[in-house]
Amino acid sequence: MSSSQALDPQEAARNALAQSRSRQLLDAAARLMEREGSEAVSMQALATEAGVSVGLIYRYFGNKDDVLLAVITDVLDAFSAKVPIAVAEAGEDPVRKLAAAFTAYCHVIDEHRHAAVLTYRESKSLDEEGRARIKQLEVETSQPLRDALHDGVAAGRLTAADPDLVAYNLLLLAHAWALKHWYFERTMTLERYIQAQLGLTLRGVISPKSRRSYADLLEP
Amino acid sequence: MSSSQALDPQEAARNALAQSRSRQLLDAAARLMEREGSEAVSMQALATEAGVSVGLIYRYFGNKDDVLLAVITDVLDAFSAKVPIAVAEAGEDPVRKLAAAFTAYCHVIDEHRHAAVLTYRESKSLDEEGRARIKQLEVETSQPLRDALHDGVAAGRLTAADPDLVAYNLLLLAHAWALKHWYFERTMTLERYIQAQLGLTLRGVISPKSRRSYADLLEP
Amino acid sequence: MSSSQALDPQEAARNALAQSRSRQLLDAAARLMEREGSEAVSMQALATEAGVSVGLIYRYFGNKDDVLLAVITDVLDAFSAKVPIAVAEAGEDPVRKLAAAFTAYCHVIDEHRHAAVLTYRESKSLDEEGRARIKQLEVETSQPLRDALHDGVAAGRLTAADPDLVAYNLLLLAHAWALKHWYFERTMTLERYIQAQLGLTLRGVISPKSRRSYADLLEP
Amino acid sequence: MSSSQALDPQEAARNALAQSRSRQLLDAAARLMEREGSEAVSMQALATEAGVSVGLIYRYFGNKDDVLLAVITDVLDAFSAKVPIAVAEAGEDPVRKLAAAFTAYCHVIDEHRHAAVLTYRESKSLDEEGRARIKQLEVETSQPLRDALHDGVAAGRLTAADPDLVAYNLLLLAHAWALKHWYFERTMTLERYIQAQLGLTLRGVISPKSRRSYADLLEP
DNA sequence: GATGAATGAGGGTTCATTCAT
DNA sequence: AATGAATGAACCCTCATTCAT
Repeated sequence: MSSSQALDPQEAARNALAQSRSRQLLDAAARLMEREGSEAVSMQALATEAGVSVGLIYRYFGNKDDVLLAVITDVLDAFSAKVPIAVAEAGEDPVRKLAAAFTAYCHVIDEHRHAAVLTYRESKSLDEEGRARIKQLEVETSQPLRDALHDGVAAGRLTAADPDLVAYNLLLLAHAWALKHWYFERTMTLERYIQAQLGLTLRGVISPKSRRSYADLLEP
Repeated sequence: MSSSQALDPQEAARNALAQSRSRQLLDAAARLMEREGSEAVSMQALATEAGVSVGLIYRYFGNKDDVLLAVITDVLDAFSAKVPIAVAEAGEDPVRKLAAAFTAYCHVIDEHRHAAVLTYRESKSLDEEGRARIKQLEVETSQPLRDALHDGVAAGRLTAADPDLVAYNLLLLAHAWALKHWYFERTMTLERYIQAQLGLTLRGVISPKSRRSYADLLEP
Repeated sequence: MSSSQALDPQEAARNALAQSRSRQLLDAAARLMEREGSEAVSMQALATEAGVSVGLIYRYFGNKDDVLLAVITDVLDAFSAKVPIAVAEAGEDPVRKLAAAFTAYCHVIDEHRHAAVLTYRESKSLDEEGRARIKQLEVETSQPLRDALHDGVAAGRLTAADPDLVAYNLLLLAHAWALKHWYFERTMTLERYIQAQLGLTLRGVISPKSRRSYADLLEP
Repeated sequence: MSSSQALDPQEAARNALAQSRSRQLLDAAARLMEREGSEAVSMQALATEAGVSVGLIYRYFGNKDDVLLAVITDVLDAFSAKVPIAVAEAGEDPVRKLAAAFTAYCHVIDEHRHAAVLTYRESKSLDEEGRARIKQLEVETSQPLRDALHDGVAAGRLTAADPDLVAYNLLLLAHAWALKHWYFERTMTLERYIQAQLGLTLRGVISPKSRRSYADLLEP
C-alpha cells in the first residue's frame, strides 16, 4: 500500500537502508564465494566479509537460505539488467539478437561463476517456495532468447521445431561455463567458448537460405 | 580364469561380502538421495537407510567423501557397462552409434538422477584427488561419444570443427535431464527429450549430403 | 602503562570477558580432573562442569588440546607467579632460597595435583609443538632452582658436579607428590614430604663446612 | 586345587596355551608401544600386531584395562626376575647391592620405556582394584632397594632417617628415565644417568666414615 | 579354540540461529 | 538499528566389545 507512492520519509529511509544493506551483503557473499568457494559461505564468514555482525544479517534476511536465494536472484537480476540492453544494441536482425543475448548471458555468468553454481545445489528452502521463484525468474530472464528465436522462426531465418528447447539449451550452455569451468578453462577462453557454442547451436537451427548471411557466426 | 589367482575361499568370501555391503550401501545412498535430496545423506542417515550401524560403513569406506565418490563412480561404471553395449548393438554407422550412445547415457542418468547431480557439488575431498579421478572417469566414459563423432567426421557424414566439444555438449545434455528435471518433466518424457536433443545436435553437425539418410533422427 | 596502548573500552571489555571465560573453563577443568580423574575431561563434560555450552569453549580455545595445554600452562604460570616471590622472601642465602623455591613448587603442585599429571600424558598435539612449548616453559620455570644452586656452588656452600640435574630432580620430586600421591599420602603430609625430600637432596650437595649452618634443613 | 600338583594333561595344555598367548600379546603390545607410542594401542592394532583376532584377546583378558594391567605387571615381573640376580652378583656389601639394584631397575625401565609410562596413566580399572595390585607389586619389587638400604644402615655404612623414602626415590628416578626421556636423552646416556643419580643419592645417605670406600660410586 | 564382521555409545567439532545489551 | 556472545543440535568418526559362525 505504502510502497508505490506517497511514502513517508521514515519508511523511505528504512527502505534505502535495507537496500544498501542487501547490496553490501550480497557483494560480500560474491567476494567470499569467489575467494573461498561457494561452500565457505557461513553466516559468520559472511558477516565478517561484509563488516557487519551476524545478528544484522537476520534483520534483513530470514535465514541462510534466504541469503542464498537472494544471491541467486541477484544473478538473475543481472540478466534482466544486461541482456535486454545487449539485445537492443544488436539491431533488428533476430539472429544477431539471439547471438547478442547468448553472449550477454555468458558474460554475466562468467562474472558470477560461483553464484551461478548455487542454483544447482539443493538446500532446504530451495525445494519449497524458493524453487518456484527461481523457476519463474529463470523462465522470465530467458525470455529474450525465446523472443529472438520466435522472431527468427517467424522471419524464416530459423527453423526450429521446439524453439523453447533451443532457448533453454542456450541457457544451459551459459551455465555450463560455470558448472564445468574446470573442464573448459583448460582449452578455451570465454570468447572462444561463446563463439563455438553459438556456432554449433545456430548450425542446428538456421534455415538453409540464411546460412550465407550469418557465415561469421557459423564459421569458427 | 574368473579371478586373478589361486583364490583361497576365505578371501573370496570376504571379497563377496565387501562387494555386497558396498552395493547395499550405495543402493541405500541412492534411495536416500531420491527420497530426501542429496543433501540429506549423513552417515547416520545412510546407516539407518541401509539397515546397518554407522561403524560398519567405515569398514568399507574410509570416510564420507569416499562414499560420495563411490556413488558417483557407480554411475560412471553404469556408463561403462551399458553404453558400449548399446553402441555395439547400433551397428556400424557412426551416426547411429552416436545416437545409441547418447540414448544410453540418458537412460543411465535417468536411473541415477540424484547421484548424477552429485558431480556438480563442491565437496572437500572432491577438490583434491577425487576431482581428478572424476574428471578422468568422465573423460573415459564419454569416449564412445567422441569415437562415434570422430568416425562420423572421418566417414564424411559429420562436419564438426570441434568434435570433442560436441561430445561434451551431449554429455551435458544427458546430465541436464537430471539437473533440470523439474523443468523438463513438465513438458517432456525422457524419450521425447532424447529425440529432441539428438535432433538439435545432429542438425548442427550432420553433413548436408547425409541429411537424407538420417531423416528419422533429425525430424522430431 | 597498565596495558599496551590506547585501549578502547570495547576491546578492553572483550579481553576481560575472554580472560574470565578462560579462568572459568580452566577452573572447571581442574575441578573435573580432581573429581573424576584427568581422563574424564571430555569437551561435553567440561562444558557442563563450567556451566556453558560446548560451542562456547571453541570461542576461547581452538580445540581440546589447546584447552589441555592451557591447563598445563596455568600450572606453570602459577610457578612463575609464586616461586620468585617465595625466593625473594627467603633472603640472600642461596641454600635458603633453594629451600624456599622447592617448598613453593611443592605447594603449587599440591594445589594443582591433577593438572600437574597432565604433562606426563601423551597427547596428539602435545607431541608436536605443544611438547616444545611445555619443555621450554618447564625449563624457564625451573630457573629459580637452577639459579639458587649455581649461586650456592659459587658461594662454596654447595658442591654439585651437575647442578642442573639436581635442579631437575627437585622438580621431579615436586611432581612426584602429585604422581605418586596415592603412595605418599599414606605416610606423610605435604610439609613432612617437603622437609624430608629437601633434607635428602641437600645432604647430597651441601658442602661439609656448611652443614652446621643448615642443620635445621638437614635434620628431619 | 588342581593348580599346584597332579594337573590333568588337558588342563596343563590349556594353561600352557594361555601362557604362550599372553606372552604373544604382551610382546606385541610392547612392540606396538615402542613403534607407535603407548597411545596407539587399540585392541584392533594389538590383534593385528600379534597376528590374532580381536576376539581372541578377550578369551585371555577380560577387557582392555586387563591387558594394560598385564603389560604393567609384565614390567614389574621383569624387575622381580632381574633385580635379585643383579643384587646377588653384587656380593655382600649393602651399598654395592644398592647400586646394583638401582642399575638393574634402570636397565629394565630402559627396555620397557613405554610400558613403564603406562603406570602413570589413569584408566578406568586402574583406579579400582588394578591400582591396588600395582601398588602392592611396586612395593614388593622395590623390596631389594629397601633391604639393601636397611642393611647398609644396620652396618653403619648408611645414615638415613627414612630409608623407605630413599628407596622410593630411587624407584622414582628409575621411572624418571622413562617419563622424562625426552629431557634426559639430550644430555645423557643411560649409564651416565645411572652413575649421576646414584652418586647424588648416595652422597645424601652415605655415612662419613664410609665415603672413602665408595669413592668410585660418589665421584662422577 | 578362534575369527572378524558388526555394533553403537561417545568423542571432538561446526555453525545456523537467538537474544540480552 | 546493531552487536556478538552464547546455544545446542547435528555431523563425522573411532574403538572397545560382542557373538554368530
